[in-house]
This record gives sequence, structure tokens and C-alpha cells, in this order.
Amino acid sequence: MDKKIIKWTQTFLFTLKDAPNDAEIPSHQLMIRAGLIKKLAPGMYTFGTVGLRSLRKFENIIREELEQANGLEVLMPIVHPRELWEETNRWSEMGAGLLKFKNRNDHEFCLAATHEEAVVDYVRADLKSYRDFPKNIYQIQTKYRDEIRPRFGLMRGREFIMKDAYSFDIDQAGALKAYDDMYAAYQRIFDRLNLQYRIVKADAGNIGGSQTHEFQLLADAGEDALLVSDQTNFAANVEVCPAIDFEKYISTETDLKNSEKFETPNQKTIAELSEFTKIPANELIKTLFFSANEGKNPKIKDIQAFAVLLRGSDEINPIKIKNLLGMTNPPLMLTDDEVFAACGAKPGSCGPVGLKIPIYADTGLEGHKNYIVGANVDGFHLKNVNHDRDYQITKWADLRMAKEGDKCPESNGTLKSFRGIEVGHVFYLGQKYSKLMNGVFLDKNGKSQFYEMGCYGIGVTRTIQAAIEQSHDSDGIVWPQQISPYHVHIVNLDPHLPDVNTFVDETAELLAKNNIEVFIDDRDRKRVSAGVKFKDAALLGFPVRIVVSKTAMDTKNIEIKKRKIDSEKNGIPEFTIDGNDLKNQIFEITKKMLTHT
RNA sequence: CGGGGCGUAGCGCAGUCUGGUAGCGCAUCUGGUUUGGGACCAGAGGGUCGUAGGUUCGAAUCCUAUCGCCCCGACCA
Repeated sequence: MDKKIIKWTQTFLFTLKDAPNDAEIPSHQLMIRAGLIKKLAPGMYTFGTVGLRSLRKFENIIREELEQANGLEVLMPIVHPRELWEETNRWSEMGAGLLKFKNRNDHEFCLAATHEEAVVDYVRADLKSYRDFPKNIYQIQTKYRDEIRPRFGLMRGREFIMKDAYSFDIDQAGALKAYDDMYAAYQRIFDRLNLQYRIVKADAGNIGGSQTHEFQLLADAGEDALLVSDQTNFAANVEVCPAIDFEKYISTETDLKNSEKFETPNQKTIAELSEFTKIPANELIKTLFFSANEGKNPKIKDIQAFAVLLRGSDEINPIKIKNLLGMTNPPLMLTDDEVFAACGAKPGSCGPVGLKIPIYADTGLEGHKNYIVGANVDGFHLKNVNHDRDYQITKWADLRMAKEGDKCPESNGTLKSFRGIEVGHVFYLGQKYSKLMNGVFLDKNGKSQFYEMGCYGIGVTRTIQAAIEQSHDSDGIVWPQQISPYHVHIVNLDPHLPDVNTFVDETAELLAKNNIEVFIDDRDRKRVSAGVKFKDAALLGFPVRIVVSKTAMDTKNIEIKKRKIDSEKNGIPEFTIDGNDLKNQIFEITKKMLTHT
């Protein structure tokens, strides 16, 4: 990053007019077209010289803010021995996502997907006295996760760069302070990018731990659904958002009628059944079947099945089931054959009456009476069914997906839905890893204690792409200045003329002397027409564009333009200067266009 | 792993149904013209049509198998 001036012809940069057809979302297409990254294999990308500058800049922003939060940078190995991961059982619990292999001695290793094990191993021999706490250790390093389906370029890569930090404290109060400090540091980091983001409550996944927030950059192409209150700052990933109706449905029926079986030929879906019975979907009850078996693929008779009841209008939230039952991973839905084995009917005619397996019911149907469920006989349903009388519910719980329009759990506000890209995550881990890995210290009383941990991740490569996803237009990237590869793009239309070249060089020197990084398009105009240069400038999207040519110099009329969304077409007046002290004027105007460099 | 789609030059594609000399645009190279919004003319290089087997006088095209890639679901920064 020392070099503040680079010429196009001296770097390795090739832009594309068309995006490869495997790039679907704008940010992915633009990164490829702008030559920032290139695919080596699915989920694995080379960063080019120009793209790498963004990456380094973002890394340095992270470093600056983490140093503020007393973070200590280290660098841990990416290849770990099996024994290390066996200590926490994650050799098997992480499943296929952990890429495993053997060396020449048949010794087993994995590529690190995360570094809780490695960091505890690093500190545990030395972090032995309460006097040595707190500590916060971080690294910025490549992670490998053998994603089933990498997608969208850097958004879900197999190999990606992550900043991971780990805090060590002697007690919970200390750990929660570390959590708050990192939370604040993350806010500063993402504030500096000047992008739209939300901090949401989230599920802890299989990293473990209880308290956790995600930092989500808002973008329609985001993979996560978020619900945000319109009145308070409540925000949650749908995975964990409590589902609360503004008005809960309570049946107006007073008596419990006798249940009876009736024929429902070919009525398989709630929509069909609703149409057939003329009863709205939210008053119908659907029965879903899941397996409590984790990680294995048992024979049908060995499946520990359970049923979940929901209103017909609701959707199941598997994460809530996972948390209710204390599972490591969300349960799998049974296949049609397995469902048949469990209840005697195929999906579409299943119900809770007569089941011998646990039945978990969503609280949304507490007020239902005399309702319709599947009869567990293909083609039949039961009407006037009532819980407690006709069957017993093992446990009531909030098991459905919250959705836009639901009530905010913390106010009378309404939830609105957004799409987000998860770029950061903070976890309070407690003693999970210190207990599993014997991470102990001696307290003031000379007593052995497990330390409290937190872990904190930022998807560095993902953030770069997410930033582009949020900040681009049909012409190209509109870089947030803080992570733009260069600040200024000088389009030299006459690089064959020594006078023009000298002027461009001297102007660039002046800017560079003042910490402004300059990219010069000096490509031969025999090969690259002016139009192409303008298109490429918009595609690359550095914050300020300066156009220099013979005529511009002769008329002392130089164009300077700020790259903004749709600046190419919305007629924002172009800044032109004229006069004698051109270079200094260019510098002054450029400085004004750039915020703080 | 389930469901869909696609493999033809660096990139974007046509040709496949109905077998008969492997094509187009962009990019690249040579020469010339042009010169402030994805230029023009002339010429050139570059492909064992994903791979393997089969059918056929003849296969990018039909059959079989296989590999890979992309998109939609479960995992995660």
C-alpha cells in the first residue's frame, strides 16, 4: 500500500465487458468484470492487485479499531491435527464442513474452519494467573469451510478471509464487558464503511454460547431474513425472532363437539384443504414430522420421530425446535416413507390423534377448538378435534417463523422484514471451551477456575463484496471511500503526448504527496478508445474521476467528477475548473470531494 | 444429498430437434484510418465441441456411462 500512484499499463488489470454467466448477483458480476477477483475453483478466488488493496484497507480498519479495544494480533496455523479437534468433539460435530485429510504418515488433519481450539491451546499453558487477565487475541487469516454449495462469489466461499477474535476473562462480568467492547468496536468498524447495517439477535449455531448478535449489511441479495421493529431498536434474525400475533386467534365455539372422520380425497396441502372446507388456513392445523436423531442416518424403525403442530398459515422454524430440544443441529424432516411409518398416512393426511410419539405444539393454536386435523388415514381428516381431550400435547412452545407484520416483542411496534448479509458476529461463549479443553487459572484464593470466553468474527472478504452489493449502479461499483482501492482515477486521454503525460504525472505526485492514492488510465488510445476508458472508470468506481487531455489542457478546463450512484446518468453537474494554477486547483477540489483521507 | 439447468476459442453465445467442411460478437496479434462516451477497414492466430465408450460410411449433433459447473433447499463470516 506504499505505492500511492499506479498506472494501468504497469499493473495486472483486465476488465470484462460481459460477466461470466455463473455470476448472478450484481456484486459478484462487478467484481469479476472489474478484474478484482478471479475464480480458481468453486468458492475459491484469486484477489488481483487492485482488489487486494480493498481487502488490505478493510483489514487495517479492523486492526485500528481492535487495537483500540486492546486486541492482540497473532497468526495461527490453518492446518490442525485431529487430536486438537477431538478435545471439543468438533472433529465429528462439525460434520462434512470440516475438510479432513491425511499426511504421508497417515496422520489426520483438518483445515481450520474456526480457531477456538487453536487459541485455547495457544493460551492455556501460560494464562494461569488471574493477574494475567483479561486478554483479547485476534487474527486475520484464511479459513476453509467445505461448504456444500459455495455461491455468489465471495459471499459464500469455501476459502475466505476472516478476522476472528477471542476474549479471555476471569468471570462472567468481565466476559460480558469484553463482549460489549467488541460490539462497540464492530459498530465503529462498520460505521467507518459508511454502509447500511443492522445489529440483530441471532442463533448461536454450533459454535456454542448464549448471547450473540449478528452485524448484517442490508442488501436484497442477502441470504438472511431480518425482522426489525418500527418503533424500537429491536432487530432479530428470523431464526430466533419470537413470533407474536397482534391478535391471537381464539375460537368462538363454546362447546367441544364430538370428533368425526370425513373424506378429503386428494386434499394434500393446507391451501387445498382450506379451499375444500372453506375454512381459513390459520384455523386449520398442520402436523409435521421430524427426526430427533442427530448426524446419523438410521433405519426407519430406529428413527426417534416427533410431531410438531402448527396453524396452517404458519411456517415451522427448525432453529426453535433445535433450541427447545437442546439439539446441536436443526432436526431433519422425515421423508414420506418415514412419515408413513410414524403415523400410518402420507403427508397430507397426518394428524396428532393416536400418535405414540412426542407432540410439540406451537402456541399459536392454543385458542383453537373443534378443528380439523389429518386422520392418519390417507384421504381422510378428522373434524371437531380438541387437544387435551383427543390427544395430549407434550409441550407448548413458540415454534413458528415470525414474519413481517407480527408484533415487536419489546414494544407495540410492528416488525418489518429486510434481507441482510451477515458480515460480523459476536458470541458470548462462557466456559464451554475452557471446560472442554481444561483452560484453567488460579484465582485470588489460589483456587482453580475455568476462564470465560467470547468469540468475535468478521467476514473480511465477504464484507468487501457486500459493500459492493450495497453500493453500485448499472455502470459499476461505487466504492465506499474507506475501502476503495484508490481515491482518484485519472483518465489520460492522450498518453502519447509528453506534455499531457507530464501534467498527469505531476498532478498525481501532488495528490500522492497529500496521501491521496491515484490510479492513472494511461492505456494507449490506439488500443483503448476514450469511451472505453470512461466505461472502465465507472466500472472500477473509485471516488473521484479526473479527465485530462490535450484539449482540456489547452483550454485550461479540466473535468473532475465524484463517483456516486447513478452519477453517469442523473446529470449531476460536472465540476470543471479553468485557470492557470491547474494542478493546485485539482488538488483542492479533489480534497473537498474526498472526505477524510 | 434432493430438485432444475448448462458444458462448443479468454468472455458472451449460435449450431444439437432433423448426423455431412466448427461458426458469430467481444477480446488478442499485424497494417492502416479514427481520436472526449464501449470506433472503422483489411488481414491473422486461437477450439481433440467436458471426458470415455457405443451406433454410423460419417457424430458437437443419436445412445450409454462418467466428470464438472451453475441455480433453488439444509450449513455459516
